[in-house]
Amino acid sequence: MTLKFRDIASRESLILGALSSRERATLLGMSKPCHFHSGKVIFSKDSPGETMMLIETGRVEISLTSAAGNRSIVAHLGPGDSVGEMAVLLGGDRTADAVATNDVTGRMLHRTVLMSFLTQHPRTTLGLIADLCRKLQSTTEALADLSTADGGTRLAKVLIGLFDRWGVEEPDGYRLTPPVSQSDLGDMAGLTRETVNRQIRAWQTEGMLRREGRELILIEPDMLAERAQ
Amino acid sequence: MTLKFRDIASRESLILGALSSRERATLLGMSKPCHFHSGKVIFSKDSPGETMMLIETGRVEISLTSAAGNRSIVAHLGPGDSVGEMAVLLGGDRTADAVATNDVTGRMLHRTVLMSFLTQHPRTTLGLIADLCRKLQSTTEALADLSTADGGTRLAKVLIGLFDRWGVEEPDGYRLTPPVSQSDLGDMAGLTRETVNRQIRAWQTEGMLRREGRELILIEPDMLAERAQ
DNA sequence: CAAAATCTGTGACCCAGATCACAGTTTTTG
DNA sequence: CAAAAACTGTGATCTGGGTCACAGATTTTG
Repeated sequence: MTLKFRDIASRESLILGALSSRERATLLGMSKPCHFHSGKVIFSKDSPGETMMLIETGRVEISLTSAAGNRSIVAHLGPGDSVGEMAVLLGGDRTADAVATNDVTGRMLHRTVLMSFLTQHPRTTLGLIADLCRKLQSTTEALADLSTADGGTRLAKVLIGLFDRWGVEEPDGYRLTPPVSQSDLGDMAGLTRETVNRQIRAWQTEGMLRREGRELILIEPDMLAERAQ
Repeated sequence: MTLKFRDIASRESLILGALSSRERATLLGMSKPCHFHSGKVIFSKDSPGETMMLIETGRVEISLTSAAGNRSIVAHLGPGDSVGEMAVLLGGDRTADAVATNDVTGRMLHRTVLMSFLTQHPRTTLGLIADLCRKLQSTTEALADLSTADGGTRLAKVLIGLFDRWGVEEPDGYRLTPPVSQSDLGDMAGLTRETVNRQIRAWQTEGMLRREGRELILIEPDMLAERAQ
């Protein structure tokens, strides 16, 4: 959590970041509790969406699947992040698929509630706009990068994001838990499972990271940051 | 302009799209005229930015250059589009480079003016948020695509965007004018100039498009849309 | 209007990473 | 707890597109 590349990775939560803790409490008071079992689809792309969720526990995977059936994982969200705010802010359909990879609990917020809250808090709204801009910029930069960077670099960037968000400090490094499968890593970095496998074992023999069962332990964060440029 | 893939391509202008014509007039009244000669740098990344420009005539190229010196063209903006709104909305530095590829005239708007306008028009602000979300979504989708789609598909998408925005209807097709060099096309699609060249001539012999000097004339829009999936 | 700069055209070669094809391991589940 | 399902490991091959290296064509500019 206190990984030094905190500043490199971009924040995922748009809504909550712009709120003061008082405002947050107000909003939460207008929400309803909800939960999803592991593996459940929270919503799928193009379905109508009137609500967003604030995650309290668990993990949610956001993904897009191309017409050709190629899946791409856009984000792994967790406690403190919000899911589905896009469709709510847009007033349209869901723009991606969301699946609970763990058991998830959170608070559900209805579109009308959020929108009236925003119209009453112009200052907060400007903060939200700034967050959206930041996110848009980092995505645009990623897009520019992606065409340039090679696979290893892309995978390194993905790992930085994951460790930054999910890494648990331990005596000998940072543990990524629960584990992320190599094919999921591939879907995040735009690589095949096989390539991910080879790259990770290469890094393992270089001593950058270690594995315990399916979990990765990052031993040399600096080396990883270096590898991502 | 009335190309059928209008709906595929995403709009570039964030600010103006959300305004009613009355509001637009109000904002324009608070702006100052400005102009840039062809080739002039309008602003460059990481410089402080307090103003944005509404383009009236001419063309502005927005680009990012990676540390490795790899340029990527993010957008070609023209009349009706706005330049530099990101830094203004963020209250921070410029997030990309902007260069006038033609002589450009427009109206300059100061940060303070825009911000106070927005706080006074919450409804418009929500529209702006929706626009930002749409843009964010299309960028995210492009990012997901990039790893999947092959070069030809990516170039096809770039061409769709260009013809949609700049194509001029003619008896035998749509003309892209002024011309865009093959290396620029490469910088937009994440390909080398050579690959762009080969792909374009392949399409030419297929009869999808034709060239006159450096200008492209799109003969079969459907074929191009098809090629982009 | 000639020289310089910037584009386009094309072949030869190379390589990162995809695909394919199995084998072994770990986890899930009935 | 055994069978099924889901991961990981690894070699053999294939290939899209990058890199290099020129040659010719157009545009710009002094």
